[in-house]
Amino acid sequence: MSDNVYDSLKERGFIAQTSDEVAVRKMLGGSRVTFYVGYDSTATSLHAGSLVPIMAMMHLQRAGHRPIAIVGGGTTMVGDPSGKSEMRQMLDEEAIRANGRAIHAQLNNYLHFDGKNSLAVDNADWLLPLNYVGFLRDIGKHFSVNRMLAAEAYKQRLERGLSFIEFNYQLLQAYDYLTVYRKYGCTLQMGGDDQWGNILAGVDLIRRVEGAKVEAMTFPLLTTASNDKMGKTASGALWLDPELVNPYDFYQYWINCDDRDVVPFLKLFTFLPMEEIGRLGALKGSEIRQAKQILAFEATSITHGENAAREAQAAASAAFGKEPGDLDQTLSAMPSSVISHDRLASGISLVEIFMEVRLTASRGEAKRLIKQGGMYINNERVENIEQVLNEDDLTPSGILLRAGKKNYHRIIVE
RNA sequence: GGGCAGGUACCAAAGUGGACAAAUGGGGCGGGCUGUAAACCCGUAGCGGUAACGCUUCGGAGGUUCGAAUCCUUCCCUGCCCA
Repeated sequence: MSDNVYDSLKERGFIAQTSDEVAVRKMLGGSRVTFYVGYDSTATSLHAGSLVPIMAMMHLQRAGHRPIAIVGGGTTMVGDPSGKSEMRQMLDEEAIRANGRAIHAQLNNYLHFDGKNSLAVDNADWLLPLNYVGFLRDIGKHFSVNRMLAAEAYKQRLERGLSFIEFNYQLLQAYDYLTVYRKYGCTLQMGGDDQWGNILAGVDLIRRVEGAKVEAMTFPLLTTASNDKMGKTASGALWLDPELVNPYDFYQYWINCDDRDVVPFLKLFTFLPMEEIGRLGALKGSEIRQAKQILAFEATSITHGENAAREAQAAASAAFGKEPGDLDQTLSAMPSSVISHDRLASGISLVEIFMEVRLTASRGEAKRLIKQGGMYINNERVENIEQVLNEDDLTPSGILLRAGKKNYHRIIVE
């Protein structure tokens, strides 16, 4: 067993491509390396897709290297066409800035920026003030359009259309690398594999401008065993912000993963030692559920903290386990709504309440749910479309609504 | 700027005056089987209504017509070819 983080990252499946494997490995096995990963400010929260780079940064940080997270306040103004089928909607500057702040705060939970051993910077600081003609002369001249057009990342876009603004994205990202190289001595950029071209552009730029050799590393773009993009939930992306995806649902995402994804996920999204992962990976049949529970607990714990993870686990086992324990205690993590006692006493139509708590999107959907036998109150199937929720349904732990096999919502009556 | 082809529901893609709330596939959702898995089977499909039925959809705005996703005008957007 080697104690080089590079080996560990490789073993865990973090590495798709490197600019120079021998050099990168040597570098990471030596003294402190300053490295960076860029994050787009396209939304108010990061999602599961960003978890791979975050975990990789944490591994490197634990190994004594210095992370820089670049929040893309500048690059997001332009929009990266790499691997995308069409141009993303342009965001205004204010939204980008707000997103950047939110993402910065979120990353801080994992990386604990102190401005010294762990840095967060916004590329708006150096990108927005750029002078167009000066930039073209100093930086633009180093880029070959012929080469850019040949790049895999643009292939799809050359068929479907690529605007000039997006075509510039690569130059900006390359310039980011140059900037953090100059300012902080950053010598390694990492990112998703779709970033390979952009990252290499930076490596080249630094070589041409500074005559220095810096490195690049990419992470595989994850798809699940069933070939979906990783991190998709019923209601959209698996956001890391607990306001957007509460810890219970976050936990459920991991529990519900495909059997075949358990080991890769354990390697990428937990810090469990490889021996432990090997043991969990050897489980068969229904025992795999244990591995999923551990995966879900560990992953939830890293993002939302151990307490939230424990609560989510308790709520899940109360809802799905054989012997429900003290419901009141264990259900506390489950998504819930409060209604008044008076309102309950006068009766609430099921269609209405299911819609209200967003277990269904419309009244029609709620009716269909009943007709198809997918609506449950306190785990009893609803048979009659006219059934009404009233005091008879109230249990000591409230009222448990359920849509389909596993979408729960708890009503608390006050 | 010129020529051509297009813009249909979550996505892809039919439809080109009434039978269109709109085929088909994927995805979604529900049920069954199971292990809160996969695969498979069955069902479902805008919104409101138990239903009959009503209301709002086919890039935007106008118009023709008893009647338009389908025809006309205009605007916006995209691709290809030419400049």
